[in-house]
Amino acid sequence: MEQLNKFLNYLSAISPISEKAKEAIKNLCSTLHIKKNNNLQSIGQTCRTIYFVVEGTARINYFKEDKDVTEYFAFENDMIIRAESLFTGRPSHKAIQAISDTTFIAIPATPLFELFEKHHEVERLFRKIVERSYVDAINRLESLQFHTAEERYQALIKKSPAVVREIPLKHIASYLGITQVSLSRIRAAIS
Amino acid sequence: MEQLNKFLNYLSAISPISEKAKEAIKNLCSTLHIKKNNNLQSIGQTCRTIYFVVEGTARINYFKEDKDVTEYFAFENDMIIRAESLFTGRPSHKAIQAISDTTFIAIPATPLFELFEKHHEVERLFRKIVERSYVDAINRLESLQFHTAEERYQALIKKSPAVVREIPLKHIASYLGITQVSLSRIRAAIS
DNA sequence: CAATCTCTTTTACATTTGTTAAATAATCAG
DNA sequence: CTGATTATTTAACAAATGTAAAAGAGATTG
Repeated sequence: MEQLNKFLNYLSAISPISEKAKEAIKNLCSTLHIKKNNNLQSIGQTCRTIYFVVEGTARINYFKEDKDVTEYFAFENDMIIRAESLFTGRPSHKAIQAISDTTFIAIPATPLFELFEKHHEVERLFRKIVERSYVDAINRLESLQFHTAEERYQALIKKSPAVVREIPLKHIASYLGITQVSLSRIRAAIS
Repeated sequence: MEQLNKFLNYLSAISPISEKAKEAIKNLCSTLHIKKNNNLQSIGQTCRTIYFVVEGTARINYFKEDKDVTEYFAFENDMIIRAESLFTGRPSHKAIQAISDTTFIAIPATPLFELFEKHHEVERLFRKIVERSYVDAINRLESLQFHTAEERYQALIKKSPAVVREIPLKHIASYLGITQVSLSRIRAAIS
């Protein structure tokens, strides 16, 4: 329960929520442990759950012509959702996978969205979280659109050194939109 | 006023809003006409306004080492905001520019966000709009991350044929993350 | 309608990144 | 500890994209 309280404090720092609302959210939360390299959610499922990483590291990935592509990394406190499924109701062609042994908090979407009716401030909190995710996505778009692979790698090291320390390079390469061979070359050129 | 009503109907189709809320939003709306190639918002300003295109075409652009990069196209009913500024309060290094003579509806953010207090359903509407934008951004990320330039161009033609008909190729090229020369080559190869 | 812009394509060459395969290096399970 | 697996780097060559410059098309204006 310690973890859950810490998580709720983290949320209310984004946008304040009443004690009642906190309790209501708490009642929806469950905790999940997923072992390294196992899937929390599989390709083909429709996403109806909102996850947060409590401890560990996770990613969203999909397959493009047999190649495993990482779309997103999540660390402590990061939300991890397959938005293109959750917000459209369509099945997702992406998976959520634990990179290391990882603990997630899961909040089922339907009762959470129902909470929005009773607790306006929960909807606000969630809106702000989506706004943040949107800003992150836009910043990544900018980096993929017109930065070179080397610039993107340097930016990633700067923004999240943990990524480079803890995550296999093959995942980092596809996250950057390049092959692992290319990333190796870049790393060799830098140092 | 005809345009304004049409716009509000469009909004309430996304998420229903009461007549009262509609009136309140209406009172915040103003209409702006921007001539082709002129800026609605300039680089360096902090974005405190939410715009929608009523008629015409617009884009968000920025400069990367003197090169004009298009980040986003907006057509009729599309929202156009510089989210990385509006949602963070930081100045934007991006501009909003009319591609053709364009009519915008402008809603100042501060009073709109205040409306959220009184009219829960307006916050919900806005949340859903942000969710849609987020999904769009994720889909574009996927396309930039691991599709070839040709695939991206074909997808764009399929998704918005209007883009290719109405927008200068130099803008389309940078939107796709390639040079105009490259886009010309791809077009030549296809036909 | 001629002159001037602007937009688009083409060419030639440079650079980056991809592909495939092999060689190391690091990690893991028995 | 050791063989097996997984991760990372390197090499050689192919393909895609960038750069710079010029030519051709189309639009605009006096």
